[in-house]
Amino acid sequence: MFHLIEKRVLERVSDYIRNRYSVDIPVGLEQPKQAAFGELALPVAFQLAKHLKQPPKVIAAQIAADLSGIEGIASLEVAGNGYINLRIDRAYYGERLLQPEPPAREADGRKIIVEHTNINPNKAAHIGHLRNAVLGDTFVRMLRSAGYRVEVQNYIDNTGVQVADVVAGFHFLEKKRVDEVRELAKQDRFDYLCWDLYARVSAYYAENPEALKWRQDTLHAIESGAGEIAELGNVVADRIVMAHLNTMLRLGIEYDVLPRESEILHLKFWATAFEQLKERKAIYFETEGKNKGCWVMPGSAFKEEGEAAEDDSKVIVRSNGTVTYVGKDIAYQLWKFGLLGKDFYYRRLLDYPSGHPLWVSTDTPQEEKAPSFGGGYKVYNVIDSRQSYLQNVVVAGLRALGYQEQAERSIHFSYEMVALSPRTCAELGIELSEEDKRRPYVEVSGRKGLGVKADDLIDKLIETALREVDARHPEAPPEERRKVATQIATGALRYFMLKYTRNSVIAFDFQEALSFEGETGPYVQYAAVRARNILRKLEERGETLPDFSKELDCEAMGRQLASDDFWQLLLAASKSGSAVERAIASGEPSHVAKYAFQLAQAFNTFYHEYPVIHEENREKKMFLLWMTSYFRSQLERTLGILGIEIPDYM
RNA sequence: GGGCCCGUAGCUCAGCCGGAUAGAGCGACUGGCUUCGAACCAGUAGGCCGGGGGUUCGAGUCCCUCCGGGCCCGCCA
Repeated sequence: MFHLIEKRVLERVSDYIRNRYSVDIPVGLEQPKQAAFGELALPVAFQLAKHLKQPPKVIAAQIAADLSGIEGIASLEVAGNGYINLRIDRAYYGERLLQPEPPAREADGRKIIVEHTNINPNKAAHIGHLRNAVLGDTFVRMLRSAGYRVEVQNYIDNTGVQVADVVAGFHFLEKKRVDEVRELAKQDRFDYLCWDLYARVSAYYAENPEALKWRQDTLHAIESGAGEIAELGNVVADRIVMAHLNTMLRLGIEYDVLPRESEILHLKFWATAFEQLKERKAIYFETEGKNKGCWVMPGSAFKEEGEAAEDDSKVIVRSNGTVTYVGKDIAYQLWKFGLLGKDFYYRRLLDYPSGHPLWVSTDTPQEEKAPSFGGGYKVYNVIDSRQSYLQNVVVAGLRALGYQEQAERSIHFSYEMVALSPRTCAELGIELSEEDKRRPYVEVSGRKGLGVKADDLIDKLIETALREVDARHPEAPPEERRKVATQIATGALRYFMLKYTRNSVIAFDFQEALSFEGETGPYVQYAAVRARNILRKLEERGETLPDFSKELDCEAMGRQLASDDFWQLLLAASKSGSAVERAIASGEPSHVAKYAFQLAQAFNTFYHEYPVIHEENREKKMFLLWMTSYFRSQLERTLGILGIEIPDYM
C-alpha cells in the first residue's frame, strides 16, 4: 500500500515541478528518520535552489502551499531548511488497507530467464552452491510476486573436466567397470563418494602429472559420446544431477529446464555461433604473436576505453580448432535470447511433488510436446563474482554481433563467495597454514575436498532444531516434530544465505548459521506463528474471525490510528510492496530479508504490548484482531517470497 | 602490470537517487514468563563510518590519492 502513495506523490510533485518551474529534475522522496516529521519527505526544494537561485525555504513554502489535495495526504509542512514533510491521512490509509490490494502489475508476455545453481555434476553440492541457488530462487520468487513471467534454468556441464576427473577416477584409478559404478550409484550418498574420489584424483594428478593424460582421454571419450567411458560419464553426471535436484528441493528450489552441455555439443550450437561471429567480424584469425593460429576477440571489445593491449585479446577458438568455454558460452547466451536460430529437444525428466514438471534437453526429437524454452527478453545469470571477466567477454560477444539491446539485458547477477571461518575450519579438522590462520576466512576448494557439504549442513540444522522442538513440544508426534524442525532448519538456512548483500563475502561459521535467535529465519517464522496462534486461539474460544470491512470503517480506523504506536506499526507492516519493488530494482534479495525481519520485529512489539483476545472494548478488539490478521498476511507473503515456510507451531 | 569487490560499535553486518540526531543482530550488563508460550520483549554501555585531499547548501554515500584485506586476468577446462 505504501508504495502506491509514494508513487502518487512522486507523480504529482514531478508534474507540478515541470509545469511550475519548467525544469525536469528527478524528484527524490524520502522517509524521515523521525516519526514526528511525518511519513514522507521531499527534499526537492534543495535541488531547485540551484536552478532558481532562491533559498530552499522560500521555494518549499511555495510548493507546500500549491500542492494541496493529494489523495491520501493529510498535510504538508515546511521543516528545517527547506524540507517538505507530508503526513498520510491515517483514516484513509487504514480504510484502504481493509480492501484487498490490486495485483502488482499486468504480465506483459515478456519472459525473464534466470539461470542459477549450475553445479558441476561430479560431486556433492556445498555451501557456496547453496548461496547461488538460494539467491537465484529468491530472486525468481521476487519477480514472480511482482507479476513477471520467469523461466528458471539450471545449466548442466555434464561433459567438462570436473566430470571427466571423477570418471577417470573410477576408470583408471579404481579400475571400476560401468556396471560396478552403476551399482554404487544406487546408494544414497553417491555424491559424497564422488566428492572424496574427486579429491583423491586431484591429489593423484598433483603427484603424478603424467596421469593428466587420463583427463584428456576421458574428455575425448565423453565428447565422442560412445564407448564405456562415455557411458560412465553419463552414469555419474545423471546420478549426481538427481542428487543436486534433491538437495535443492529440500530448500524448496525447483527449476523449469536443465539445458545440458552434451546437447550443446551434439546439436552443434557452437558451429552456428561461430559462423555468426566470423560473418559479423566479431572475432578475427590471428596470424602472428602468441595467439597465432587462433580465432580471437579483440580486447577492445570488452575492455573499458583505456588502451587495450594486444595481450588483452581473448582466444575463442584454439589453434587446434577446438572452442574455448567462453565461445560455447556465447553460443548458449545467444540461444537464451532466441538469437541462435537453433533449439534443443526436450524430455520431461520428472514431476516435482508440487506437480510442476522439470524438463531436460536432449538431442533427438521427442513425442511429448514441451513448452517453449529460451528466447528470453532479459537474462539473469546467477554466477559468482570470480567469473565476471568471462561474463564480460560473453556480453562483449553479443555486442560485437550487433545485439546491442540483448547485451544490455544480459545481467551478470554476481555475488561473492562463501568461505569458511577459521573456527569452522578447526571444527572440520582442516589443517591451516600459519598464513591461513591469520586470514579472516579460508576459501573452499572442491578439488581439495575442502568445504561444507550442503546436505550435511541441512542435516545438522535439522538436528539442532529438533532438539529445541523436542524440548518445547514433547507431547507432539515425532514425525510432526521432525517436520517442524525441518521447516525451521531450512528457514534458518535460507535466511542466513539471504541476509548478506550480494557483494559481501560470507565467512561461513557453524555457530552463526546454527543460531535461531535474533536476526534469523526462525525469528521471522516465530512472529508468523504467533500471529496465527492468536487467530486460532480466538476460534478455540468459540469466537469467529469477523468480517473486518463490516466491523471497521473509516471513522473507526481514524480513532484507532490516532495512536502513534498503532500507526507506526501499521505503517511498517504495509511497506512490503515498497520493499520488494526496491529489492527488484537493485537486484538485492537481502532487502526483502531485511524487511521481513523488521516486519517481525514490529509484530513482536505489538504482540507484547497489546493483548488482543482479552481486549474488552469491542472496537479496539476488532482493530487489534484486524492488525493481527494484517500482520499475518504480510508475514506470510514476505516469507513466501523468501521461500521460507511457516511451521504449525514453534 | 590491469580489472572488480570489501574496510561503519568488541564480533557479524544494514544504511534506498548524496539529505535532518549513523542503525540492527550477536556478545556484555540490568530487568521482564499470570498460557494470545520467552526461538520473545524493555533498557544500559559501546562509533574520527580505514587515513588524507576535493566536489556540494549538505558526504558513511560522489571524485582523486594513500593504506590494509580479498578475488580475477592461460590456446588449462
